[in-house]
Amino acid sequence: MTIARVELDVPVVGPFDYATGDTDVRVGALVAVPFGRRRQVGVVTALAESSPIGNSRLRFVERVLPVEPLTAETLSLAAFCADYYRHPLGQVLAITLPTLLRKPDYGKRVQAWEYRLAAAASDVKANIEPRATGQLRLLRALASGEVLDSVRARLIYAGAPRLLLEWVEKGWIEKRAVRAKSSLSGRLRPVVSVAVAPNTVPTLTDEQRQAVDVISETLGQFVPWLLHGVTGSGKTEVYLSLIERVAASGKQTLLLVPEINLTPQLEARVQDRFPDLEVVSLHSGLAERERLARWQQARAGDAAIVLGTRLAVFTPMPQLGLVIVDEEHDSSFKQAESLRYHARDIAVYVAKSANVPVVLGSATPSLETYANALSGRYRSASLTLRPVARAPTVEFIDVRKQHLDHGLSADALAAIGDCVGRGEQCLVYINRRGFAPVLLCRACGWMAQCQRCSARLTLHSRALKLRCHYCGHQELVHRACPDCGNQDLHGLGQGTQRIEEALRAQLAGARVLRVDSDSTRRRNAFAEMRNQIRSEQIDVLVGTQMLAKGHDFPKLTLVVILGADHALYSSDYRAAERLFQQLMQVAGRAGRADRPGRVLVQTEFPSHPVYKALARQAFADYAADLLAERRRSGFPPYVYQAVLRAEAHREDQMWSFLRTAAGKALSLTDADVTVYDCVPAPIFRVAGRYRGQLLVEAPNRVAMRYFLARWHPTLNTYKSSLVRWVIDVDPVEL
DNA sequence: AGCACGCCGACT
DNA sequence: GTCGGCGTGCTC
Repeated sequence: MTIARVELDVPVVGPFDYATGDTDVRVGALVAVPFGRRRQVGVVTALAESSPIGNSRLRFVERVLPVEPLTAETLSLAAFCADYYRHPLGQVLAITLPTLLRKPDYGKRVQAWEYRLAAAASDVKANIEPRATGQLRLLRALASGEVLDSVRARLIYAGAPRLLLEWVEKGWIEKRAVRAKSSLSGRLRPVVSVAVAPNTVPTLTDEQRQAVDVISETLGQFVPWLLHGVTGSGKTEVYLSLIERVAASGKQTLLLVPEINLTPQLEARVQDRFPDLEVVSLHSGLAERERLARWQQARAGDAAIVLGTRLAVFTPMPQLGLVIVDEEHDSSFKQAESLRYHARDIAVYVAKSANVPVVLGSATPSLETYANALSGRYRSASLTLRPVARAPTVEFIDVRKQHLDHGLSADALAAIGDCVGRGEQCLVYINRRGFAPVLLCRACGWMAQCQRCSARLTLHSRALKLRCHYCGHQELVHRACPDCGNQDLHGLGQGTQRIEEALRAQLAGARVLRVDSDSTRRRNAFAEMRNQIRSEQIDVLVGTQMLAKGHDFPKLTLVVILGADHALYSSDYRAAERLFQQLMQVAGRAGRADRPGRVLVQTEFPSHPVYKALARQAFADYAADLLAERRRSGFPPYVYQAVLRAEAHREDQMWSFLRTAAGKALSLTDADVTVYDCVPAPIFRVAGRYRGQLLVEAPNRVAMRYFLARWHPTLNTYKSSLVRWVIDVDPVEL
């Protein structure tokens, strides 16, 4: 008898064995199987003749899903991720697959029904609660003579499926079977089009041409490239030219971008440049049907270009010819939960497996990538010239010597005023942390604190609420201090809203726009704001992170940076690196057109190395300094790290778990790793749980994998549901 | 992860 | 006397 070994989406280590019966099961096939009292889709990873469980105890594969089996390449990529990131293989596969393919009934034909009114509308209406507006809406549609299918009915009223059955029973409406259709039919919505410049092929600069040429020479073999190009130097043009060459030979390109609002623009630009090529864009806004269709295009080899955020790195591409990771330093390539993969690292792995080049592009490469380029493990190509703008001048405002009004110095305000006066645009960039306003008692020093987290509550003065950024808890602003009864409570610190208001007050007539996660929550809000800015309906932009990346606003000549110092207080050794990258990105927003840009940084430490380097726009020097420092103190990229993170309602249980784990790690004596002390997490308590972590380091990836492969299973044996824990390999934040 | 089983507290 | 809390254990 043939047995299928199946990986399922469960947090326990598989595989699970099933009898195949009369189903035609192959390795890589997606199968629907009974599991406990549920049904699940699993992936067949092997076939066998007998099971360790005993063949007679096996349940049967219910059906094979009507899709091509996954290829050996796809399976081995998943297996690598499962092993490297210590995540159950079945769950890795589940994350990798479009969700429609995880439904056991995928592709089954479903019976469709039509509904029409059978009684007098007035009789029905008499029996409906006047307040049930959804039901009335549905009735009105039917009364107008419309014949409703279930999809349409549900659009009119969400409760329609249940209600229609009820009405059929009461004889108010009749239902008629219509031709069965596949559960996956339905048209794809057309891709939203974004206006772009007319279809022109710009001529490359010498530098760009050179980069394209050297990288092209390596097509057909695995070569990792760092494309180091300053902001505005036209990396995208290099990508496009490379894609063109790859496509000309009938191969596919995988283009990964960070999680930003820019994806649609880039997609439009790519599609516009290659109107005849199939460009597949995979991003979070995609409906599941579309995602599946795009995925199938990619794995059929029909899509010439697959463009997407980190998840797209798992798209099967049989004709892969090139992998590009844009803004490779961006931390959104690292997934922060479940499978904690780093899409840039996976991209390198994918390129290696497919034996094709991978291009890592950035103005401020990660130190990992930069070190590889310096050591010669990666080759590098540079773009040093800005075709459209000069590098901005960077100046510092020493806030130790100036009075701040709502967080703004007089110098900054004056510069903003001048800029607006000249009819140019200005960006006030705020490092959100450090600008979160808190509620303070002037009498005793009490500050509003979250009851369940070791964090202060953030004051949202408009809503008169206090909110915890870690657990989401909300409460009304206190009338009086709970400690001393004083009624004189004050908001301390400047929120983005306060800055926005202060600017409005100080700059009469200036049109101020705040762009942050609050103001862009609405769908399309971001695109609308972008248009407003580009059409010069805005003078001053106040914004956070969101505005730092990749937007091209030609009229923007001044960037004012507030609260940058906050990163320097962090205990994470990577904070300075991130700050530098962020500042370089924001600074790159200034003066892209014919006008020179100016950057003003408000700081207490104008002579800090990070600011000195920023002023000289000297990435290479600063990176070299940081790398030397990392090497001296034994930090990545000179060592490889993994963190065991644990949390529990009871502090002692959390510590005892971590200590036992540390003991186990130390007892694996032949392992080439350093085990550090168990320490509290930076935010010690979140949502009532105490959190701690344990860092381990190994000299290289191989040693780390070997160690984790032996350590991880020993942790599984402490079956304590009271402690939640997870291993984070190559953590980006400690 | 789900989901059931099981063993102790506050309610009709 | 039950409803229901979530600790424990299992899923081929």
